[in-house]
Amino acid sequence: MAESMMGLKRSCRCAEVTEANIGQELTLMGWVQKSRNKGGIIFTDLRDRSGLIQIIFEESDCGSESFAKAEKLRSEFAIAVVGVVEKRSGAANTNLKTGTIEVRAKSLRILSESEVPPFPIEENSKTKEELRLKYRYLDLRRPDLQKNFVVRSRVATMVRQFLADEGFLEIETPTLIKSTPEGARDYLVPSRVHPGNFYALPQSPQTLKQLLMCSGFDRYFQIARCYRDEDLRADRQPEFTQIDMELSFVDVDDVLDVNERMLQKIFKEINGIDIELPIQRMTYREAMDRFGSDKPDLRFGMELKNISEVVKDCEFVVFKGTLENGGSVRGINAEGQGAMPRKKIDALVEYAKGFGAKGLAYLAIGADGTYKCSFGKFMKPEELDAIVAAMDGKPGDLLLFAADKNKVVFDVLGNLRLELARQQDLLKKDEFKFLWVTEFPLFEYDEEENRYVAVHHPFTSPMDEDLHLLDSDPGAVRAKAYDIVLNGTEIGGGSVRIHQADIQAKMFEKLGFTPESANSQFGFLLEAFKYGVPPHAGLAYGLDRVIMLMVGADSIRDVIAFPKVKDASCLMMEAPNVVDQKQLDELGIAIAKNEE
RNA sequence: GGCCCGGUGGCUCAGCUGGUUAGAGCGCCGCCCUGUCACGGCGGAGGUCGAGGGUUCGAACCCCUUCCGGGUCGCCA
Repeated sequence: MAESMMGLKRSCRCAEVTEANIGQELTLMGWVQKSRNKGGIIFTDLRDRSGLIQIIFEESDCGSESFAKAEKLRSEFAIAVVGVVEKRSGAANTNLKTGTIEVRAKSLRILSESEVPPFPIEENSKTKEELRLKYRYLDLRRPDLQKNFVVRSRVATMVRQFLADEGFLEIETPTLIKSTPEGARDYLVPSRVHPGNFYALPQSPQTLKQLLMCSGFDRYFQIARCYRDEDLRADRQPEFTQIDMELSFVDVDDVLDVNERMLQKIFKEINGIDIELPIQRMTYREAMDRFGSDKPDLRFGMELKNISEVVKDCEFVVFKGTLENGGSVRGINAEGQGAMPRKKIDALVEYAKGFGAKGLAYLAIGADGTYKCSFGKFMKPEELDAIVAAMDGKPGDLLLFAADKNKVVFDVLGNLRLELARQQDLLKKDEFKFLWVTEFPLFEYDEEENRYVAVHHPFTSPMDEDLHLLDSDPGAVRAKAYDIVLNGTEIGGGSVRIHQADIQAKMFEKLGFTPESANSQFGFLLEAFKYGVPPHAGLAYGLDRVIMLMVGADSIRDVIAFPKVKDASCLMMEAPNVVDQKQLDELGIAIAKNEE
């Protein structure tokens, strides 16, 4: 039976009560975490988002009616208690913020009873995520998840304040926009008024914020929801949130400067860490060469070494053949792993094959300096010594080598490096290593489509130094694009945009657009560019990922209130679902029958 | 779409080489208990072993199909 809260007003949250309140009569409301009935005395832990406080019921204080109700309290009942704060006469509970005090109840109202919850509402839940997501509103009662959303809210507030102080305007852009088939798949929304026509939900407000620059707002930001109809991952949801910004009359350094100051402020406030400015910068080329990744994790070393020169004259066909075909031979030194059992090394080889390696060569240096080597019989002893020297190998080290096209070698060793770090527990969640990666390639060649595609997007400006290569060697052109990387995760990225019509036209041409197709997709932008475009640049963060790293979560699901599961459905509301035939008819949509 | 891991009372798990009555802890229900806070004591209920099919004298266990969840590769301008 649910009682009214008429006449009651909550004084404060549970864990906001302190010893300063001793002697005061307070009204508290919240959920029963746990009730311990000792017979003539009942202890109830009352919970809200601030924490817990112990309520004590004795019939002599609260009367027989309230005491009878207190005897019936069960977990997750929503209740209201009027009582007096007092110092505990029993032992204090050092695990609680309110552990030295308690509230002696004068009256109790059961505002709402609760069925036994399907899983315990407690910190560090061991319950399957599947079940927690079905009852997400209960899962969200758990303190560890609530903490994440407190952080998320604080960050959003700080971002708004910081950017406002820096002269940015917060401007909203539409979420029913035009579909552009480049890049990720769009979520489509049918138009009732225009049967057969569709809006798309934005993958990002990219073109719109560029138009805002054309309008003269000069510094814009938005905490924007974005949508991509692609497969999910631990750090990818179909809808996610960007901190999106764009600035006019700026170049690369201006964007990086304001952003690293923002990061410094936020991480100081939330995590108490001091980011030293400027944040380290590394070109894409260097990142690939040293770490085999465009988002290197700098919390540990184990850098890649190119030994192509060292092995170029050897007789080992795998190395030799690779070099003759224009590939490279590179390795990493897993220091101190020389005694790794064969089985574990084999597992690493399998892991490497998952990234396209045909195999993985290794050389283990025993404690006594002897070699155990998968390709030893193809090499002269002095050649092995030269390899070990090039890798800085010491007794007890394990050297791992990949020989292939550069793309594969980087992919394999970059991932192997991370896998080894995980195995050796080198990735500390409370260590934060930031890095700007700059000078990304402008294009990459898409083998399937047989054409160049934009690495970032078609509005990214080439570097001035490389403009002359646009025709002769598009693959070598570097872009004024930059990513901000934290602990091996890309948390944001952006670029200086093209503001010159002729370069934009050239860009579309290189991407295989005809003037007509460019016009039909981006005509509104190209048209705008006829009327005085300011040079502009911007950046967008994946807010979910930033928060995930800040709070040490393993998935962005832990920082999104109602996330979706792997097949993009919502287990709680059971979306997506079948809709009425009437709705389909209004939209002029027929569902194709699935064969078989 | 590929590969890997998982699904057993409400929750978390165990269950051997297939063997007859599927267990444990927590939770839940009832009774008792005036200083508990991982409360305690006594008693009790609760299972289509994700689903379907097959092999077998016999299946939680083996095989096939399928559903659900997670990880990852592809994909994610």
